[in-house]
Amino acid sequence: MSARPAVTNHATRDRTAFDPAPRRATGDESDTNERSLISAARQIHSALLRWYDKSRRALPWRETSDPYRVWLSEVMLQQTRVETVIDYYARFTRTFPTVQALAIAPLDDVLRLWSGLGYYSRAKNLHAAARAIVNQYDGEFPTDAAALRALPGVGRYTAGAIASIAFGRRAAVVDGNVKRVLARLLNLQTPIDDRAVVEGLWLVAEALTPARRPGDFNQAIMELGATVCLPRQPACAMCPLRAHCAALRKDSVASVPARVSKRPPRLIEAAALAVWRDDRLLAMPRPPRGLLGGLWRLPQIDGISPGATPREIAEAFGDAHGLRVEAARFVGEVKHQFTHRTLCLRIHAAAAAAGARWGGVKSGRWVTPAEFELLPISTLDRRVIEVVRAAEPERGPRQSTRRAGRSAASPVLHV
DNA sequence: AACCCGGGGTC
DNA sequence: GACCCAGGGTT
Repeated sequence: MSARPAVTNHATRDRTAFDPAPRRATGDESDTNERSLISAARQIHSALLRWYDKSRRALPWRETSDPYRVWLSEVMLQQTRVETVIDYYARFTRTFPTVQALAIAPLDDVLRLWSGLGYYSRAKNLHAAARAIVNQYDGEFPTDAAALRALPGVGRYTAGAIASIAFGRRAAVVDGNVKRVLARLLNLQTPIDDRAVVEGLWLVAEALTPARRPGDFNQAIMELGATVCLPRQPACAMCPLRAHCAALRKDSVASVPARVSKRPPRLIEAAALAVWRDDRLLAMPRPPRGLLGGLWRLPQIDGISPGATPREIAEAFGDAHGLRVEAARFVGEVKHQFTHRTLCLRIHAAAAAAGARWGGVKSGRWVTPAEFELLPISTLDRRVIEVVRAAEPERGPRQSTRRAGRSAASPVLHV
């Protein structure tokens, strides 16, 4: 990646003075390919935009240039597929039609609506950014990428996306789609997760981004990656850029971009206890940071061996939370696959001991299973609650509340 | 620079 | 089961 972008902008200006020409990352062939690609920028623009105008999917956030909605969609789309986002986007825009509405909402309402979407720090950052926009910017989004970048949860990609799509600024985006498309256009042999390579791709993307219709161009190249230049079995015959693709020319599309080997996920074994008090369960908040930070769950028994007996579980719970319970029994096991963790959770149930003092459990709440599912919880805990309910159907009316937490009409909790 | 952070569609 | 998705934050 030693070729200079044909067009400089603020982000790349003066880079020459500091850049030791890191050609090691790509090698001579990609270097040549990069120069020819950038020199073909105008043809690429017209071919790609013509294709996009004809072939683009009708997505809800494409019906507006409201920066609030562009921002909301971009945050939801971080590491998340379009099909998954559509329903969440609809619920959010209905519940919070403006950045002001989002800013005045309690964080728990935002997390509840986010439940199941994953990467919950996105929801917390979204909420914090909404408040910053209302308080510091008088409710008006900043229009340049640098100011947008300063908002929590807005990185280099999202800042470029909002600036170009909502405000027509000439700013580049590099996401997973763009990486793959550019890697193939350049016939890049190096893994695209290499830091130096990613930086080089940003420079290429910035060089390619047109001053005219930058937002459409950015969406077009991402759309191409999502619908044509697929990770496996790309539809090269239909590709509007096939004349510019070095990987296609060299018949190496299948092996580009290069795969990066990943470590296997670590195994976590844990035990949880469903504590019943009449028809209510004890719900506890997770620690604010870390995995599923701040979301609710059953009380967990830390530091206990996976094979612990129900009796040991009950004793350990009493020690940890200062609340005595009657004999516990094993009710089921839930395995949950995170991206980088495999959780095996053994679930037990017990009744709170008669006459036990409740005050020891300070942060907990007593909620019915149905109310539990309306708290901000993860997909994992939705499954856990299902297991607990199935084990004790006599504890209350059996009703399907499987997706209740996602409902915009969720009643307010009083617990 | 390495690591952490969810969930789900797709093959 | 592996892959990977309109990435960002922390250390």
